[in-house]
Amino acid sequence: MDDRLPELGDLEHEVMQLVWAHGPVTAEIVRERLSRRLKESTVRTVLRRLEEKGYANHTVDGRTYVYHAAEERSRVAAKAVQRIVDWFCNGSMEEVLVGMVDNAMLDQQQLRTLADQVAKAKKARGVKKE
Amino acid sequence: MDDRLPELGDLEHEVMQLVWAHGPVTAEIVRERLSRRLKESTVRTVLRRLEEKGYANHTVDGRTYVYHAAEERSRVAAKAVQRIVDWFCNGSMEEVLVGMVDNAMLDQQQLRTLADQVAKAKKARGVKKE
DNA sequence: TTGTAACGTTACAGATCGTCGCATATAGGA
DNA sequence: TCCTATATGCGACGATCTGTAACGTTACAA
Repeated sequence: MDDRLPELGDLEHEVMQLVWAHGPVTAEIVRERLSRRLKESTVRTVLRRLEEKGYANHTVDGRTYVYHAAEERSRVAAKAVQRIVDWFCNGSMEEVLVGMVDNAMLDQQQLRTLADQVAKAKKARGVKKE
Repeated sequence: MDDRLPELGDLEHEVMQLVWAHGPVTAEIVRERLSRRLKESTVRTVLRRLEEKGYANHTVDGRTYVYHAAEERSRVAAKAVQRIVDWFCNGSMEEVLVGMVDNAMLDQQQLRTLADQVAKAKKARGVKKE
């Protein structure tokens, strides 16, 4: 449960975004969509490292590797945030949120709206265990 | 305004926590409080790098350097979170928050409580510009 | 001027990351 | 069956970042 994912470099991040954006992808697809033009071996190396780090999985189709995101983007983001919160504020989400409001990144109104949206999203997805 | 602070290593992080915890500090103070026993030159190097990265400042008292945090901890945490949000979710805080609820890191009830606390904190600090 | 405290500089090894070249395996066609 | 094109993995190299520290430098009191 303490699934701490390693950090990503810039290129790794860009590739991961592509994996999340366009469903399962092959190294070739990624290569085409990449902002920079890189050699295929480079792309494959990145994809492999991404898999080693736990961000992606791959299945085999014929002799082609198809990469899938191991976890949803929002989930990964959430974990990253959790890490920040633990590191800087001993796990106090309050302190961070207050800091964000203080820093004008978020206002109290938005927070309330978020609470509502979350509630709605939760209900829409169907209540589960708890 | 686009004040992106570089990431911190484990030791740098620990030192920074000390700077935040105990007001302005000298290299010697930091050295004493550190979990590991390190040489002074090590501590000074870390402090200097922390300053280069923009996390700390120093003033001179006699020939002693006194280090101060350049920004509040909650503010730095907030920026780190902002960075995560931009990187993974194109700036959509909603998506992240939803992810956190989904990941059981936060529940809807807490979100509401937070909104209240934030409101209270804001008021307590005295309303400012806006 | 000399000992000493407080600093900065330089260094070095280990881990990451971006980038590839190259050896290897294998599906089909000649 | 053997050869070629294609898709993979492996190993590497240079640049950067970190942790850790030995040393050289400077200012000041005795």
